[in-house]
Amino acid sequence: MELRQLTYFVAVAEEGSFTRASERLYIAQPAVSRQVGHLERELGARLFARRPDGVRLTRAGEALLPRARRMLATADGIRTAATRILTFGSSTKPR
Amino acid sequence: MELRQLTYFVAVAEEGSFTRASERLYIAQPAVSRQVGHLERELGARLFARRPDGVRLTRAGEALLPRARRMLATADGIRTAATRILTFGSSTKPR
DNA sequence: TAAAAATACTCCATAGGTATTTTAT
DNA sequence: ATAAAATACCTATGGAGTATTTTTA
Repeated sequence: MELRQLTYFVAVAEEGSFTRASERLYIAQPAVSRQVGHLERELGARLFARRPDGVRLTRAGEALLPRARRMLATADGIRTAATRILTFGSSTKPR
Repeated sequence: MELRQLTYFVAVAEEGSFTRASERLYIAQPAVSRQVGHLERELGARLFARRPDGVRLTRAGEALLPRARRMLATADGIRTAATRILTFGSSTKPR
């Protein structure tokens, strides 16, 4: 499982479409298909039901969505915290 | 930021040593150094103070540690949830 | 100066792009 | 039939290993 895959998964869930998600992410559609496919393979569950005009979440996908959002939010929190510590003048800096 | 980097970071923090963390992770020491270095670069903060006999967390590192653990725990929760849904007989399966 | 971390270099795995085929209604 | 997703193929980015150098108290 990788943050990249969760990012793509959430985008597809929100757009209801691999193609529209790929446009929003500024990457090609097959890359989105592959990463979501890898995630489905790893979790052992299909996350989307493919339809001729887009996709819909499966039960497993519905279960994943809030957790994926929480992880991405925590990642953002980490970035914010790092910035805040620097802003307030920690003496530890990268080279 | 990647889950791999957070995994390595937590291992180094817990071992107090890149070398011991690399042994626990079953990967080479330079790989751990590089990934933690990439994370430090991305966050813009040094996470460890390097010493002749190992490392110690910086303030930024101390701030990151619980958040990193939370993210890794959420990742585990996702895997568990996926398994549970399958176990209870969802009809959506990967091909 | 001695143990530990960082760097140099190489190889390989895999992410992404383009072109095309397959799928589902 | 048709729009969307999946697959095939190629290229390139970057992750890991080994050997070596650099760092820090």
